[in-house]
Amino acid sequence: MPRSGPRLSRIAQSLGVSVATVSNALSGKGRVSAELSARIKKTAEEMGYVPSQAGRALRTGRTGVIGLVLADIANPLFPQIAQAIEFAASEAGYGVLIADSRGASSLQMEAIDRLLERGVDAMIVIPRRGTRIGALGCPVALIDSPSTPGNSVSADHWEAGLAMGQHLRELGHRKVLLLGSGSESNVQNDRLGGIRAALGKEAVCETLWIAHRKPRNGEDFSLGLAGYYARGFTAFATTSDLHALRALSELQRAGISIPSQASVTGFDDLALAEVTSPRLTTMRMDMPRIAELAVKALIERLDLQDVGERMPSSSPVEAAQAKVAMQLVVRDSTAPVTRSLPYQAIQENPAGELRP
Amino acid sequence: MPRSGPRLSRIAQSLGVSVATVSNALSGKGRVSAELSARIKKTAEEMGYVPSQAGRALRTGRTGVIGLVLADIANPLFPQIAQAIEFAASEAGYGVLIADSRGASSLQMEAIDRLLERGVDAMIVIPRRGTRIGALGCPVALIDSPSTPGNSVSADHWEAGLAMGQHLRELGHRKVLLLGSGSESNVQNDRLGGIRAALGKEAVCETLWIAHRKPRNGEDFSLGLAGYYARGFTAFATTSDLHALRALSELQRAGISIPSQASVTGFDDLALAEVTSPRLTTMRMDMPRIAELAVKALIERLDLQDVGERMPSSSPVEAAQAKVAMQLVVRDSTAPVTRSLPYQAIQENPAGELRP
DNA sequence: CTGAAAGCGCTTACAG
DNA sequence: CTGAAAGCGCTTACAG
Repeated sequence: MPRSGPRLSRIAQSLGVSVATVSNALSGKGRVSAELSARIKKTAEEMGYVPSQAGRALRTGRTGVIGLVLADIANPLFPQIAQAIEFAASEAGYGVLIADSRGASSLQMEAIDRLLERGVDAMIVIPRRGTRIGALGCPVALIDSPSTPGNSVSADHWEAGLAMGQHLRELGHRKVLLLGSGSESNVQNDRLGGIRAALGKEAVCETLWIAHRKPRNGEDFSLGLAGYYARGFTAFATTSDLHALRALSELQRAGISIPSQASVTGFDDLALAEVTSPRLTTMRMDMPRIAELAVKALIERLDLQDVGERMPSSSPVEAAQAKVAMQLVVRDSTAPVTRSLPYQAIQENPAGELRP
Repeated sequence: MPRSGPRLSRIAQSLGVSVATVSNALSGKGRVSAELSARIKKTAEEMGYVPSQAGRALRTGRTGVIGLVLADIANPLFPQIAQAIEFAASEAGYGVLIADSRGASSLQMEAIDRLLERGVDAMIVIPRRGTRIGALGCPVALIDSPSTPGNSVSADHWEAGLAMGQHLRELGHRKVLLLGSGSESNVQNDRLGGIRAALGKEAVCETLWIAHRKPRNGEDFSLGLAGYYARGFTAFATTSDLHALRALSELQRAGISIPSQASVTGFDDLALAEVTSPRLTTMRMDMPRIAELAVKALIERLDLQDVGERMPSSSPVEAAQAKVAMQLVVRDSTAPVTRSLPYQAIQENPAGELRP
């Protein structure tokens, strides 16, 4: 038998009272005289009483655990997310069980099932791109882009893109290359769409999708950014600090000085953004706030279930939607445009990138 | 009442057998005729039966959950670790509950307690630097440096340092600057110690500890690496890819070409290592293997407890110790020394950096 | 091969 | 204000 401290019965016995009374005293729901209650609490404390979650769960039907499912834990943003959620959940008295769906959508469903089998009360899912999460039989909060149907909480990526675009615009950039890893991602589309919108019609934007495939050693993995620079692009705006690093590094190596000759921007404020020379101008999500909102929404839903009769269904769509602002972090990788460019009246109208 | 599928009793009832029989059939422990067993399994499947972990936990005293406590989830290596552990654990039928101790040692103990209260069967802790984990009342596997007392599983950081040092040595580097974030970390000391040992007596090594404090905007956060280069250092070996990035970036910006003029190496093979130009030569841990060993050790211990009488105590020290080799990933940031340096017979003997 | 019964630790009506 | 009792869903000896 593993470590199991004293149970309710032991402490009841040692005080000559009933377990019901001990339970009532400890849960502080009144019904027990102040004097006895104090005595019980003291003894429980002394005996190092720790309630059995199993017993409680069996009785109440609640495990006090929230599941966190991630499309891919290896996501560099994951630490921030997990930390924020773990914090918010434990503040609220909940534990966090993780499940990683390592890419594939089928695995995502498996991950969800695993969590469900463990009896999580609710879950937070950060879905794989383009995946749709239906009703799951427990409250679900989706953290994704506001453009994702069923999204519950998220940073406002479009708004953030707008701010980033405006920053670039104010610096005089009129020809910017947009870099992202794929157009299936709502998050990325929103970010880029916002940037493009803020830059306005007088600006020329091109989008370069960077494949995720890792190049072999020796193989050329250049993005040809120097060529874009030569064509007059003065800013390279990306959907992630990782891409920004790639751009920054490639440009620098090609002898283009950042930020005096070209500006580079990222997203997410990863640790690396503070460590490059120059440090990256980026956009930070308020993850703690997002996590707090997601957890709060879930718990409210749970409490509702307690009181009311059966909810019609716990599809994520019904969850309260909330958007959290992102914060522009201006560091050293952006600067005013120095070279004077001929104004190029190029009409650009990228397909399907309008805000939903 | 939240989502609760059919219980054992429902399926027993619908088949006109006892719950005991259903339980026996489903757990596959024999005792039930093949024919009935098959019928039961089929019905359970059809009815979408999912066993209640709470009931099982209450009865067996096991939750089937392993706790994962991290010194700081925001650690860039965390994704790899968490992913590997989640995978190993779920393969073994266990769930993973996370707890973050956000730095402070006191919070580390709190995080552990939180997990204990949730009734985890065992835990894996990646301790904060210089922290010591005592007996906890449940099996514990420590993942740290082998130099840490009580360590259970880890990469062999010294060995890895040796390999990295040898790589540099073979390239002709005899004057290398070592960069790490602090000497309290056994992991870092091991890595650097190994590098130094491989470089041997003829090499000159200096160590530069990089404070973790973040510089304000505008503030100079240069490490003065160009100065070291000027003094004849040809290689910059760091304890982490993040530091390597910082070195690479600073050197490049100072106009020093990598790898033709100086080599830079990292550790951990973070995502960023593949994205810089040149890409970083680094050292990869076999996290899946480490996770697998840690989980396996824990489960063996748990099974032992099942059979044998009370274990004397579950201090981590008793856990099987295992070292996992790291793998050198040679990419483009290292190259043979080109400038010819006068041989400098400088005696170096840094204090307290010997292998324990 | 199958089933009746006990019990894991808790909480919650319900009496007293 | 306090306690006896039921029951959450499971598994495991123990009978039959």
